[in-house]
Formats: sequence, structure tokens, C-alpha cells
Amino acid sequence: MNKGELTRQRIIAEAAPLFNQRGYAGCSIQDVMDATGLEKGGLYRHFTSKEELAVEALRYALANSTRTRMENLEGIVGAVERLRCVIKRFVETPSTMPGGCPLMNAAIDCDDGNPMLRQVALEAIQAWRGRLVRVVEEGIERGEIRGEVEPRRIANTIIATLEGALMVSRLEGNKVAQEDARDSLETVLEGLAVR
Amino acid sequence: MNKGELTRQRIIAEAAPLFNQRGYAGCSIQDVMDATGLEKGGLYRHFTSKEELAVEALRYALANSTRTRMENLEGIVGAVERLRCVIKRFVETPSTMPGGCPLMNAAIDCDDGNPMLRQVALEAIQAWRGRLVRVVEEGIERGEIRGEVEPRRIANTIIATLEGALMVSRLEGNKVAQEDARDSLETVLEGLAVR
DNA sequence: GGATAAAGTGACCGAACGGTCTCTTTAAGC
DNA sequence: GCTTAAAGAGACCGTTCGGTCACTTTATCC
Repeated sequence: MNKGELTRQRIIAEAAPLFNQRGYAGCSIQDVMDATGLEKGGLYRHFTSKEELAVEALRYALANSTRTRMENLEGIVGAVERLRCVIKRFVETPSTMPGGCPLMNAAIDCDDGNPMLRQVALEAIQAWRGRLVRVVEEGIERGEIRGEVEPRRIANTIIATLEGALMVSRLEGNKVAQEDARDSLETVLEGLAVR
Repeated sequence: MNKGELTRQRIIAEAAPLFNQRGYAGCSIQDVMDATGLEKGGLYRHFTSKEELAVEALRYALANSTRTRMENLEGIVGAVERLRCVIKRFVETPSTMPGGCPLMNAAIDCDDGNPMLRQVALEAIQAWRGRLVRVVEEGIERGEIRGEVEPRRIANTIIATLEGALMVSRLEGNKVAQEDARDSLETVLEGLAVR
């Protein structure tokens, strides 16, 4: 990788937490300049606009959090156990990206505006749900999960509960809401298994 | 109410949806001027700063959404039925305040910044949970809900799931996530009742 | 209805905004 | 090591930002 591309990647990596913490409107080019040590001309050589930079930063942040959430899941045996692991990780593992979940932040930040950011967030949520749906479907195929269970409903419930609980936890400054959510989701999971 | 106070209230009411949709940094004084038809001097007669205006607007938006969510609950008999009604309303009743749930928007908007807005959001979430906790506690006292149930856990779960699902639904532009969340919460509620 | 206080106007302030462009510095290919 | 293209610096652009203030207009009260 040549120097230009290297710098570009560094800018994205250093801008991502800023946009994630402050939002699109709340993070200025000056903030990115301060964080990267680059001057304005140096930045705009790699990105045509603030929006393009924000989109790349969001992609980076989303990839980052998705990785820590979903990696090494193949090692866990059993669909229910996999879902349990996803929930456990989400609650216990502190995000590497400062500012909370990039998906939720972006969703709230742009739900009435910026179509580009919106699209990226939309794809991310669909990808995440898709993976959870697959886990449930495989569980049904293997006879671990009851056939009447709707995979999409379970996936949406897990995502919604985890994300909502994270919002509450971050606001309150403790993990109580997240732990409560985990406990309730455990109960939901127990209801999935074949008796 | 004299003219000054009347104008102040009007400004708050018209600024609230703007801040709710665009966030604190994303909503300018010019936006509020356009919405209210007032000039800058007219606005700053009633508020010392943008922050004070935003705080009042948030209070207004929160009071607004809380009212539509929790009013007339006394008429419903049975704790579980009351919780069911809360969930049903949240999913079915479109928010009167454009831009989604003010609580979630504010929580995400200010979780890494503005302490004033943060405090208002924090109080709102605690008040909301307090009411749900009370409903569960009363249900236990009356023998409708099992004694082992933790009221706080149920309240946190309902809030987290509803808020998270709303986020997903708004991003996707349909109510699927909210309906899935409602169905799952129904199952959770069924598990509360005394057999 | 006239006096007086309250409400609203709009020009103005310095700072910060996103973005451009010329020029210097540095890396890359031979 | 020299050439040339890529990378970065930083002054500058017009606009918008939050906020102030002297002044005009409008309610309010006797």
C-alpha cells in the first residue's frame, strides 16, 4: 500500500470515533484535522467532501463492531448456544469504537436526513439481521429449534433489545439495563428449543 | 398568560420537532427563526442561549410523548393487561412529535456531550421506567404476577425492546421490527402471569 | 388615551463552517 | 541521484454560526 492509501486509511480510522461520538453535524473538519494532524488540503486530497469522509468512517466503524460481535461464532455448537453467545458478547464486550454502537448512532443521526449515511446504516442492519436469521434457520433445520419459530422475529427482537438496552445503559452510566436485557433474552431463547 | 409567555411557549412548541429531527448540532437558530417567523432578537429575548431553548424543547417533546404513551392507563384492569396496552400503544400509535422518540434521539444525541440535555433525558427514562416498575409491583401485590419476577428487569426489557425496535423500524421505513418486538414482548408477558 | 414597560426588529460582531487553490515538500520509478 | 508525479501545507473564499444591542413597535395598565 502506497503512502496515499495509507494516509487515507489512517484518516478514516481516526475520524470514525469522532463521527461516532459527535454525529455528522457535530463533528467538524477542524476536529478531524486536529485528530489526524493534517491540514485541510491534506484531508481534501483524499476525500471530495465531508460527507464522503463520514460515509467511509461509518463503514469503518460498522465493520469494526460487526467483527467483534460475530467473529469465531462457527466454533460454538448449537444454534441456541450461538445466539446466547452473540447476546453475551454484546453485553459484556466493551465496544472498541468510542461513542457506542455505530449502527444505532448512525440510524438516529440520519433518520431524517443524509441519504448516503442512511443507506450505509440500512445495509448494516440488514446484514446483521441476516446473519442472526441464518443461525435460527440452521437451528430449525437441525431440529434444535421448534419449526413454528419465525427466524426474522427472533433476529429483530435480539437486535432491538440489545440496541435499546445499550442506549439506556450509556445514558445511565451503568450496565444494569444491558444485564436485564440479557436475562430476558435468555428466557426468550429457552422458549425456542425443542422440548 | 401574557403575550411574552405565549410567544415563549409557541417557540418551544415549534422548535421541539426541529431539534428532535435534526439534533442539537444539526438545528440552527436560523432554522428556529424560519419556523417561528421571529427575528433573532425576538428569540433571544425569551432564551439566554441555544442550549436553554434546546433543553426546553426537549422537555416539551418528552412530556408530549410520555402523555400519549401513559395516559388513561388506569382504565385498564390487570397489570399484565396494562403492560400489554403500553406495548400496543407504542407500536401502533404514531408519534405526534416528528423525528421519532425524543428520549432515544436525545440519549444518542448527547451521550458524549451536552450535560444539560443528558440530564433531562436521564430523568425522563427513569420516570418512564419507574411507572412500568410500579405497574409490575402492583401486579405482584395483587397476585396477578409471580413473586419471583423482577419489576425492574421487566421494565428495562420493555423499554429497550420498544426503543430498539423503533430505531430499526424508522431506519427501514416499515413497522416489521416493531411488530416483531411486540410479539416477542407478548410472549415475555405471558411468562409473568401466575399459572 | 397617554405613559411606560414589554416585545420584537434587524444590523452587526467575531468565530467557525465546508471547501478551493496555489505552492512547497516528499515519495516513487528509473 | 535525478525526474516527475503524488502528497501535504496553509492562505483564502463566501457562508453560516451563536450571540449582542440600539432602536422601533406593540401590549399593558391606570
